[in-house]
Amino acid sequence: MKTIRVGNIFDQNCPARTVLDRVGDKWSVMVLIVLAEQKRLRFTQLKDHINGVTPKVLTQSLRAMERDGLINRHIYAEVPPRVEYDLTKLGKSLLKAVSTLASWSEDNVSEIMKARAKYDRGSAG
Amino acid sequence: MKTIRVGNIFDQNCPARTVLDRVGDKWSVMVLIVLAEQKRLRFTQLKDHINGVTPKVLTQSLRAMERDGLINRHIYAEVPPRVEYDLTKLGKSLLKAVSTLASWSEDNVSEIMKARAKYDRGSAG
DNA sequence: CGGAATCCATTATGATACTG
DNA sequence: CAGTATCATAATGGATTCCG
Repeated sequence: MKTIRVGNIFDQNCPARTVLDRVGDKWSVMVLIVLAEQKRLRFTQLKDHINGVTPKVLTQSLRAMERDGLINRHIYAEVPPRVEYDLTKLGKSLLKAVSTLASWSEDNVSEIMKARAKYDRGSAG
Repeated sequence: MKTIRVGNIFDQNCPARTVLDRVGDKWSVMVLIVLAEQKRLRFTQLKDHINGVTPKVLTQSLRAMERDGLINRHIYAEVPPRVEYDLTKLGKSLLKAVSTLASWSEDNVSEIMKARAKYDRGSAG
């Protein structure tokens, strides 16, 4: 536990795994971003902002994120029903951490692409 | 493009997606960590360090990582054959970025768990 | 030894339709 | 409107076996 602070990722209930899994989920990250930009959205608005997501899958991500305390779900007992989502402090904090990684990506994507081209040249072409 | 630097993650060939997908892969992150600690390992050593991975899946991760320029694959034309892996500069750099996220996880996991307990109490119990 | 090939189980993802 | 239920399919994950 001295070199890098990554710890026991091999353990099933490792903290890092929890987060890495969520970050690896395409839709969750999109929800994070959209909510950061739009502050507060209803289910359908969210769905419209996130191109191509189906209600089922969106619901799954939303539920998981709510469970982890990343977003709030505000229910209004009206008819037709209204439900709004927004980020919690924790959610905003996570987005910041993720955007660090996104920055790394942008800084290094050209090198990655270069490596891929080289690899593919060697294997196939 | 002003608030947070995340960009066009909705685009299929978005840089961030590339990296996020890789980071979301359990085994790749483990390979990153193990190689950071052990510097250079043979295929079987790697497999032994990473508990529970099968050769097929390990090979897949290794190939993908090699293709992205994250690891080097050194082949020795001996018999029995010997192949060794180590991190490239890019791979080390990525691990650093990932460990930032891991730190975030450790800092916030208790809050996440608290949120989960609360959520589960409300839903089921 | 380092994988490639094969096969199977499980899960993830999605389209579609329906309901409180 | 905000989901849930159902069904179909695809993509992984993994066990196992075999080969250069």
